[in-house]
Amino acid sequence: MSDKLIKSIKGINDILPEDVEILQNLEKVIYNIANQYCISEIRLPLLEKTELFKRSIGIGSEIVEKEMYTFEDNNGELISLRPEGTASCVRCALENNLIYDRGIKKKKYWYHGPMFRYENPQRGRFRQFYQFGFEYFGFSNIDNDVELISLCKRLFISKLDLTNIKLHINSIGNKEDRVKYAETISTFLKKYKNDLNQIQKNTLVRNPMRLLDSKDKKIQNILTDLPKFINVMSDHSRVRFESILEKLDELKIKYYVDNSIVRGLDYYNDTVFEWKHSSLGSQDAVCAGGRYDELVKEIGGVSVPAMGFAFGVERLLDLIRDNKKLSYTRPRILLINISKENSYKYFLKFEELRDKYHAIKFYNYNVDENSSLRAALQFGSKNLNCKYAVIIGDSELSDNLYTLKEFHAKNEDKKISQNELDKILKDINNG
RNA sequence: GUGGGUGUAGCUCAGUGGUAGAGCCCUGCUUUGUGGCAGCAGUUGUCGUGGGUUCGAGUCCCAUCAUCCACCCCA
Repeated sequence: MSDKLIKSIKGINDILPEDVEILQNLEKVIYNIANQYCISEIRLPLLEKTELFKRSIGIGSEIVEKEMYTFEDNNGELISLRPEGTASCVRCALENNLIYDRGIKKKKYWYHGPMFRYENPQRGRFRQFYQFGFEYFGFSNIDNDVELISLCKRLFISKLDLTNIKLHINSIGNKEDRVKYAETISTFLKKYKNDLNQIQKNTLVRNPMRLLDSKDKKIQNILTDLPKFINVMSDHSRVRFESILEKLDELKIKYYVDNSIVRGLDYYNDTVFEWKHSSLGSQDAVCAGGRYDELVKEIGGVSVPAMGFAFGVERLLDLIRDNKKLSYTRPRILLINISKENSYKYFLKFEELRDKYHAIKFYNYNVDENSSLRAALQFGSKNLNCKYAVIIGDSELSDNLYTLKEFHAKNEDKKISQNELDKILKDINNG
């Protein structure tokens, strides 16, 4: 490979046809589910004012501090490629009066598209990555927390057959609860100060809650004796959480109460959850979300309760690649033209087949001076793995017949009529 | 930002200081209107890049880049 070839940017990858087909099938599944729940798609810009993310994600967060692609527009304004979708969605909903107009409106939206974060790539983590997100506005009742989780279950388990995916759920209370619990953590860890490394000490000062999701076994061991958040938080948040768990039990949705789910973005409160899958390596969260009742006020000044989740497409793709229901479907019929005369006639016949059989993938192959029938058949058999080849040459055109070859079968080729061909194609088209 | 692994043919990789290799793939032929199986023939390389040690470096050393995995962070 020439060193003059310009390669793609680190962590920003191409998506090739076989994966694209799986993604298209995944998208169909999601469109259907969104329709079933009457959730409207919303299409959001990739660029926003940097200020939007500073205000929503939180100035102290790693994402805003180090990971945004930020630059000056030609007028000197700071703008950023979006690192996530929720902030844009809230901004759009407010700006277009979708969720508040002299009162709170109840709305459900979903969106999808690329997000950008300047991180070091590793498995399941890229600088440009794709998310599908769902956001509910105006709903404060726990039934809506449950509905979102139930929607996830339908998608991941019922539709995508991810039987090993696990729901981890937790509550992080309200803002005051978190301040109180942060103090509890700081006090508790005083006697273990020498067991923390420098990064952990910094985290302890900046955002003690984040130590709860540390992967460090030592910290995890120390924290087993830490008082549980549920015992510190306000009655309102505690009862709320317990009620959600009861509902999940009633709905037979399996969950793991997981105190390490604390979320990295500042805007969450009460319900937080992640769907994890053990086969994904270190980045095992396929989907994450929660309630963010304060965010809309933070961005637009009006208070609208809200919650949502997003899932990472690349991580989900890793899990569904082997799912036959979604996988790449190869062309079924290779159409070979070997006629030397009347070339438009073969073309019309092939187009007629497409008119009649919408569900079949037909691949046209013209045998000309640069190729041979041998090459055509080899291509159909090896590259495309077709079921049949339909061959039209001058003799077929004059007799008004088709030559049908069945790949991967021992029977000889047959010259067949239009009716006989229709019979075969109808079966394929319907099945 | 930090740490570790890996960079040799289109792909997967072997090659522990002495001529650059294998399997798969690809192309052609055996069959100019018949693929798969088989046989034959063929194409493909700045050994990631730059420097150093050596009579001699794909191999040892240094640097650098890329990539993968992990930390951090997060979908």
